[in-house]
Amino acid sequence: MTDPRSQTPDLATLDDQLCFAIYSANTAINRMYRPYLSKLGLTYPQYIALLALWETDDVTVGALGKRLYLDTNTLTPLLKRLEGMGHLTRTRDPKDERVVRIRLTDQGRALQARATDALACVHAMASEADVDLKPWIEALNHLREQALNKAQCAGG
Amino acid sequence: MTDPRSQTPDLATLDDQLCFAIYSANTAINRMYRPYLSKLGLTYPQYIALLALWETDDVTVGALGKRLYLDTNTLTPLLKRLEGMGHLTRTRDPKDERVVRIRLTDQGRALQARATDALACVHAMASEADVDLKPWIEALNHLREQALNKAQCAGG
DNA sequence: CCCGATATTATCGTGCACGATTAATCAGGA
DNA sequence: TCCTGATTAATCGTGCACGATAATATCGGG
Repeated sequence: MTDPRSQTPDLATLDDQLCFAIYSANTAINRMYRPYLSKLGLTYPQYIALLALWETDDVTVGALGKRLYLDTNTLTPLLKRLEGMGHLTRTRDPKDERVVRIRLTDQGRALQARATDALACVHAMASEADVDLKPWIEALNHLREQALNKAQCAGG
Repeated sequence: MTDPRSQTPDLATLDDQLCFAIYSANTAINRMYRPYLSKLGLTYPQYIALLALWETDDVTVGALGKRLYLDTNTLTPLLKRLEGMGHLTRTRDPKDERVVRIRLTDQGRALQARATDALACVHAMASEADVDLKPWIEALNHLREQALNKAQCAGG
């Protein structure tokens, strides 16, 4: 900070910014998925929540939130909507009435097979661009951990 | 599609998904910026809009939307809030009354100097992880274009 | 058993993202 | 002039993200 030459550039353009690159890539991916998901009556976050549930069923709201990096103020209404569509059930655990367990219904499990179009689209995009997605995904997951770490340091 | 062995894997875990990697990395970056931006009274999308305006001032709502990949239904209320804070002005173009021109105020321009903390945090994260951000950003920008292209094909 | 501390989920208000619609203006031709 | 179509921005409703708060349940110490 004392050496002016070590400062970040004053004229950082939008395209040089990591934040905008990720922000706009995320909304673009969202838009790519949208037409496929709307056929299933799902939103993008609902689909992502279902991805987690297809992988591990019968979890608490808190555990699902840890998996998705979301708090209950976001998850509870989302899960209520999925419950309203009949894709899952929300039941208090009789052993500990504080806890709500999320369980997929048969209908919710069956959705996984109907969501292959969306997956195929991503893979088509990757193959068109001749890109191997795996290292990207690993790198992004690593970036997420770095950012969450920084977020905890700075903000609490 | 006719060859079952070429199908996408049935058991795609959350961590293998590009969509979740980008989605969660984006929210993590958002959370990393949040404490710095809240000191300036800004939200993350407001900051990104200002990044564009610091780069190119005196633009129409439509042009700004193209730059940020956002429509007026998102931008108009956001810009009204920035106007309410005194960071910019929204005035109808007398030559063409359909157009609204966005111009930074001196106060809005001065914000750029106060936002260096946020920039420094990103650079600190990158250097801690010993990562050169530039190729990442270029790759993400390329991915965005690919996804937007796919989105246009599929959804209209 | 009671009480305070902790844990878990739910609720509320604000702002963003977006599909759909509306309103106002402009341009060009009959 | 008037009419039609195109352009630009604004408005409305739904759902997500999140800070702050509340409500309920559990646990442990006296």
